[in-house]
Amino acid sequence: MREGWLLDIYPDGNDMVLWVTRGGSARSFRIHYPPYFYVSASEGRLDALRGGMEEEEVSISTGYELKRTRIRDYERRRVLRVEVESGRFNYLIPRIQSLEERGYRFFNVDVPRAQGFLYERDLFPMGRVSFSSLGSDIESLDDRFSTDYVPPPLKEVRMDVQPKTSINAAVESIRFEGEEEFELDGGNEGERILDAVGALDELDPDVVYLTGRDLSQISRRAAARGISSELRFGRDKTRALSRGRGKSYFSYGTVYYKQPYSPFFGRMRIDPENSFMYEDSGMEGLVELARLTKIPLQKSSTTSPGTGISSMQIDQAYRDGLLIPWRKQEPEEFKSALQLLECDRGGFIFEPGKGFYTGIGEIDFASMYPSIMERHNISPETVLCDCCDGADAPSVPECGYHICTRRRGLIPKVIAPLLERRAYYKEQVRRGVEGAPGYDMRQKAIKWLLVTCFGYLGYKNARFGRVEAHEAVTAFGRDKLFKSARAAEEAGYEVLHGIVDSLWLKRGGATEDDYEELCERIEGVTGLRISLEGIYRWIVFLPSKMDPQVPVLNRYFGTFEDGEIKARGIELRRSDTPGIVKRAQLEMLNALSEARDLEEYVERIGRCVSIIRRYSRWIREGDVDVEDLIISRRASKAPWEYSNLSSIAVSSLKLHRTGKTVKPGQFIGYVVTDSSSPDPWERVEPVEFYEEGSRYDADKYIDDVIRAGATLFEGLGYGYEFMRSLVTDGSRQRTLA
DNA sequence: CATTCGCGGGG
DNA sequence: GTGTACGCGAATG
Repeated sequence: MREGWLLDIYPDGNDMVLWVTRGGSARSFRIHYPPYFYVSASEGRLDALRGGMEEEEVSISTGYELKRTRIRDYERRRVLRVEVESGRFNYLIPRIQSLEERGYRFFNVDVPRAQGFLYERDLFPMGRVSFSSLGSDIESLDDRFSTDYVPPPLKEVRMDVQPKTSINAAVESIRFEGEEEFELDGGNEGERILDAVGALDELDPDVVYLTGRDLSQISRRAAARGISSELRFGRDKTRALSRGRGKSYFSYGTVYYKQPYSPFFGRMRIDPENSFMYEDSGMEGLVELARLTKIPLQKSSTTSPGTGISSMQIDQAYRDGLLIPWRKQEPEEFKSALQLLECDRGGFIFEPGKGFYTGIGEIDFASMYPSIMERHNISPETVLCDCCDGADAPSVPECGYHICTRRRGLIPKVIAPLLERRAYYKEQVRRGVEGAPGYDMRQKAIKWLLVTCFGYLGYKNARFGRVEAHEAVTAFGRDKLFKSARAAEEAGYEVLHGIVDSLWLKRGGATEDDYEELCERIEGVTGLRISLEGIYRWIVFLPSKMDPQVPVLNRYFGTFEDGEIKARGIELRRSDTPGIVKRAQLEMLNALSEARDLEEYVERIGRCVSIIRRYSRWIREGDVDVEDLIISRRASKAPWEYSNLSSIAVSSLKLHRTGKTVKPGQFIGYVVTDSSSPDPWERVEPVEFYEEGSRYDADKYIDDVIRAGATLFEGLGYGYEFMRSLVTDGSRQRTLA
């Protein structure tokens, strides 16, 4: 075997271990690649450092290279590359950190080693490679930016552990599903676990689907049986399962929980329930992501898209001979994307009055912010560059910053192929071309890379962030939205509202063709792609609490001409709304979708009342699935840190009491058992303990359904109380019952 | 009533 | 990459 797909790569001592698969059969080889970093300092001090390192034998080798050390500086300078014995790397970190105070600057210290290897060797995970029999030279047979690549034929297996009562419960059976299905339930617990290791060896899959929860259970039980070191689920028999703890971290005002990363060395373990990318865009999306970002698939399946775009930027820096500073140099004020979004709200004012409209068209810019960065060459080093003169370089609207005309920025270099690629995939899907289902998953994966790249420009600790670049993007955005609105008005449209990358317009009798024509005009004016999202039969913008006369943009719903429903911010979009409530609200929206005007809309309140009554009956009579009653929320604190005995606090405390650890950021599902009980402990039950057929608070769920119905008539003079009175109207209810 | 808590949004 | 939007609705005490 001399060819295959690069499946997995990880450091081991001073080597990198590479696994190449042909689908169910893989082989590995090692390439010498010790950890290294770069140092810059004045000439004399660099020589002194080199001498010192060699004398103390902390380095394997040192050598001078010419590299760029600052993104805004294009001159290559002499820097020292230091290769270190892997065992001494961690010991060295605090020592070199102290040297920073004495004028030394360190680079590429915290670049993940596997990725660094791939950047340098021009290889990428999931790419086709050839190698010599000894494995000493490996070569890419693939183009990272090709769109018609052959994805690796991966052999897959699903593993499932029973029982799931507790993460500490003894493993009674492990089920395998792949080419064949079988269950390991004989022998004692330790034997069952070791049989699972043996079964993987025999099946030899490339991909193992196994949830983090099940893996933790196996890991804990193996520890209890003293066989942790025998948990070698990977192809690499020298590496046992690592036992990490999950981590909670804070981001954008929310606590997130990150599962411990426990890779299967030489295979890929995918957690189908805790991989955002897998859930959103499947294995096709993950393969696309790993190829583009160079983060080994197993790892990128657990990380955020932001890590992916960051990796692509570092890869570009390697290409440009630019070193990666250890820590970001210039800390600056951080403004979140959403904060800016808030500022933009003042851009256009809604006409006051009722929130019900008919004949409204919505047009949206495609990937607006990334397109602006690409088109206007916005990057940390191009905005207010040192090489161009402010007078003749193009300038940013409002703030007047000039942008470099001599050099293409690092960020646009990364974004351009992504935009082009996504547009190509979307076009293929639209035309129904063969391979299109996979193309749709691929374009979705790219979408997330594009969405995050703007946020990173304004994030003060991002490696390639700069607040002025961030400002430039939003300034261009406002300018383009404003110009679009003007173009729309010139074409006879009334601009109802505009926000960031969307405009809601009205012109009596305007057809799809009219809107397409307008979009073309706007593309001409702004240079960006814009398209018709759809023409609404009707749309309702819910009133703001601050000023009930003014509708708000983050809570609205409506029906397009083709009957498709679009809703934002209402119950059915919330992840903590129980399924039964979501279904009822969606059914009501469908009933309303046929309405042609306000009168017809209001008339249909009767149908909504019937729907609510039907759901009430189901709920009251116990004709519902437990699944549909579960409320799922993210715990922001440890169980004992809550100040109120709220539903989430009680649920996490109940779990905690029985030894199920609940980390901040983890999702907790619970059923409301008796919301009005004076004893908070009686009010809710976590799903883990909730038994089929036990009681739930029917009144509470019915109330939620009524509320969800009332939302659809909010601002039209019918509130919750009114809806409730219609539903509970005695005589009619008796007729129904 | 004040306070606490979790969610949204990009396709 | 540990970044602490901000407005809202619902629940607690």
